[in-house]
Amino acid sequence: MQHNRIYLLRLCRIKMKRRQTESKMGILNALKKANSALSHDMLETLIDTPIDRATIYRVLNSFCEDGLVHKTLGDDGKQYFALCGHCAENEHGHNHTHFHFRCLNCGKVECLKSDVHIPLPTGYTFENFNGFITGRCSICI
Amino acid sequence: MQHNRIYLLRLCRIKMKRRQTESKMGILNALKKANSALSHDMLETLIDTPIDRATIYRVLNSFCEDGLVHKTLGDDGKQYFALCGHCAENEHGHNHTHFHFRCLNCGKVECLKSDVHIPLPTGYTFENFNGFITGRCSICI
DNA sequence: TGTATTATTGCAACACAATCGCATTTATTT
DNA sequence: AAATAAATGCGATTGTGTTGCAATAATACA
Repeated sequence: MQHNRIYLLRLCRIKMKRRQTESKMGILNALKKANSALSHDMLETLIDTPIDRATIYRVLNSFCEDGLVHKTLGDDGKQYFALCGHCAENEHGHNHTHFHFRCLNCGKVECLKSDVHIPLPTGYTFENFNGFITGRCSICI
Repeated sequence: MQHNRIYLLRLCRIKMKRRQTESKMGILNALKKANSALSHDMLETLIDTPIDRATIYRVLNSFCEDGLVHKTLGDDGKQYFALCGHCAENEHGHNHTHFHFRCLNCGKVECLKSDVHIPLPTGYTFENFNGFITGRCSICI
């Protein structure tokens, strides 16, 4: 809680343009508690005080811009957002070249640890990666 | 052309439920000519005789069911469909565990050849794979 | 070849995720 | 306490894909 507050404040200071609001705290909190990637509607149900859909997306996208969160598009057509753990600071920069796994039973979406190397044909340049796998997690087998 | 006709006819026979229509021939033809994955709107512009959006999707999905085509979700939120070359008959069955690459300049979406193996955490089961990369192709550098 | 069957099609309506414009609110600065 | 501008809520909008239904047309069969 307090940890988040400080963290967010730090980020706000750095950017000098973000303000600390309840919405941001709530979303950040929910993401941290969940310890997994969340969609907009998941967040809506997880957060007590109702936040408008547009606001949730705006906050999440601003988090993405600030490198606090990364986004992945699920094969269900939904965007999922997850806190950047080590991934933002590692040698790969801000390229999140890891897969995301969605359990078809419980719906949880988690970052798979193993970083993927993508073999592009010669002369091709890399811009973005989106890796998504569905199945069943160990709990829902 | 004639090749497609025979191929499609064979498939119709096998399934005993599909009929050969102009829409199907047109879509199949476009996919073959393009030699890449196409979205619904790409197909609409590529095919001379106008076909309804719903029909295109229905045809494409029926092709998927029959194993003639596979589908991938792009990070632009669009579904792309590509003819199954060898992938349908190889040892991996109908799991298309290869990446798709979309050029941000020309828009072409192609299947990358290398098959990917993703190590899931223990106890996890696999159901579906979607790997999507964007960048620039060798022509558009 | 003509007729019956039913897959296929086109149209319109719908469902859904996500975004945008704009007036209002509110966190921050001074 | 007042001024500034970021953030919010609301409603409308975009875009992709699906569905229901009546009309059409490909196939099977007499």
